[in-house]
Amino acid sequence: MDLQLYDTLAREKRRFLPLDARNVRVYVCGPTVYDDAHIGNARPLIVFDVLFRLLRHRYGAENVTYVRNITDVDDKINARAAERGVSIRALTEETYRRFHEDVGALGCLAPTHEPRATEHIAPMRDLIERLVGSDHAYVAEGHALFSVASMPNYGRLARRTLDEMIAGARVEVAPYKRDPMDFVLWKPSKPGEPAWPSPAGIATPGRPGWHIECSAMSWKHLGETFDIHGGGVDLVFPHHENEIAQSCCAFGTGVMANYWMHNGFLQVEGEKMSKSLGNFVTIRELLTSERFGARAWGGDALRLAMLKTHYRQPIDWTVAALIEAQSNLRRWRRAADGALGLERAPVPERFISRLCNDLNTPQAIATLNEICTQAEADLDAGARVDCATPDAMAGGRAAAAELVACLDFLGVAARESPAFTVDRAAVEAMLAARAAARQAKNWGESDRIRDELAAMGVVLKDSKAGTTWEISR
RNA sequence: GGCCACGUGGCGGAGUGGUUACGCAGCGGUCUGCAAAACCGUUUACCCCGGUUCAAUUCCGGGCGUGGCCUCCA
Repeated sequence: MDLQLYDTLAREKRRFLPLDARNVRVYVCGPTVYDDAHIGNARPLIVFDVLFRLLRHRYGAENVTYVRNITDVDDKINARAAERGVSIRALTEETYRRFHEDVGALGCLAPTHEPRATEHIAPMRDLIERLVGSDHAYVAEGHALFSVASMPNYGRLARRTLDEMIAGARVEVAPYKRDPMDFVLWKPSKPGEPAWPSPAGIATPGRPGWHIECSAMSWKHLGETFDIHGGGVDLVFPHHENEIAQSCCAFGTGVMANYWMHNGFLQVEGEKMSKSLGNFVTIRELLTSERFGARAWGGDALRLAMLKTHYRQPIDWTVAALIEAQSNLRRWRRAADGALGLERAPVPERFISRLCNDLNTPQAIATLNEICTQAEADLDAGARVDCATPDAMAGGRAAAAELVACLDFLGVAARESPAFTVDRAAVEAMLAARAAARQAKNWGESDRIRDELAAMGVVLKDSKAGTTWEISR
């Protein structure tokens, strides 16, 4: 079974072949740590986490290197720190800590490396020296600028020629630029701004431009050329286009990454997410506040809601979608209980093959549903007193074990982590009281107890085998 | 203005040149003191207009609509 991935550069699905199957290398653009990550930021985190899991499954966990950087030097960081009256370091450390909590709650595995921009200033300078030395860049008024005219292929990723870009350009052209599209590799720092000794003979201290950090960090951790580079579709231009320009020209290679993957954009309730519309929502707010849909959501529900849409499609982030994801989880977990006590089952190949088709998570989830239906039907048949069949029960349990394997693979826990606890003994006591009332056909008392439990968030399920309960929330 | 995506049943969302996606909701049934849950069954679709084709939701052209990028925003 081939792994097919859509490559933005080729504009088509291509069979994935790693440069080195013992070291498959992936780079994904991580957060700029000036504020909490919003739900739009969560999409690439989750999507590429699934890719990471799939690659580990195919090539072995120890043979995949996943790098997701932390950008901790940026003008937005400087501005925010000044605004809050805290040091830049304090701001980036605190934001990073919170980011880690958020991404963990979303069920994402830790990347192999999480390099920081400020710890890679030396390789950035090195790259800039090489670019200036080979006339792909020049120095002007304390800046180092990349010369787009020096690269014939510039614009290939975005499928845009320089002429087209300039035609529709709204860029403000700094007077020291040779070409309007030239972009900054290094810029001078004003007093109070983070500053490092400058490269390329520039006398004044300075700081890196936006794009150079990713070229430097991918180089240091993955090499001059690697397998997959990912990020949001809005990064195609200019960020990734410029990364390609910097890396390819600095190293004299024609390829920075063999496959370029981009996730689609996210809207909230049909509208662009923006602070002015008041629909801007962070991962943390979804997890802990009642801002969205008047309740807090589990990380699993957020993750599932994201994966129910193919990663390249636009996604509309709605309360209705979260409620539906929550129902799906409940159903799956109920069926997954049928696998209790069984050994781990391998992940079904038909499930994996869906993911191998360019990470088609909606199809994989459809397969998961089919497995769930089978488990439910067999377990139900096996449990019926009148037509109990050991074969059906065993089949149902095996299907439930497959279901658990699929859920594990997607990073969705097969059992709910107790968000809040109830007094189990009290619940059991009330259950016994209700059973006695029912025995005596005292329906009023029986229903009263059921309502009281419901108010506690405990839902009863009567069946021939007796009454079970679960936490609804 | 330039470039690029997307438009599927009540809703979400895959996919395909002729054959069931899947889920949620709804409806009918089994079960139940009632209800819930569970299980079984089941209705509704491919934005508009042309073209190619024996056949198009699927390919091509145009239109309309929504969104993205061109503004250091995933």
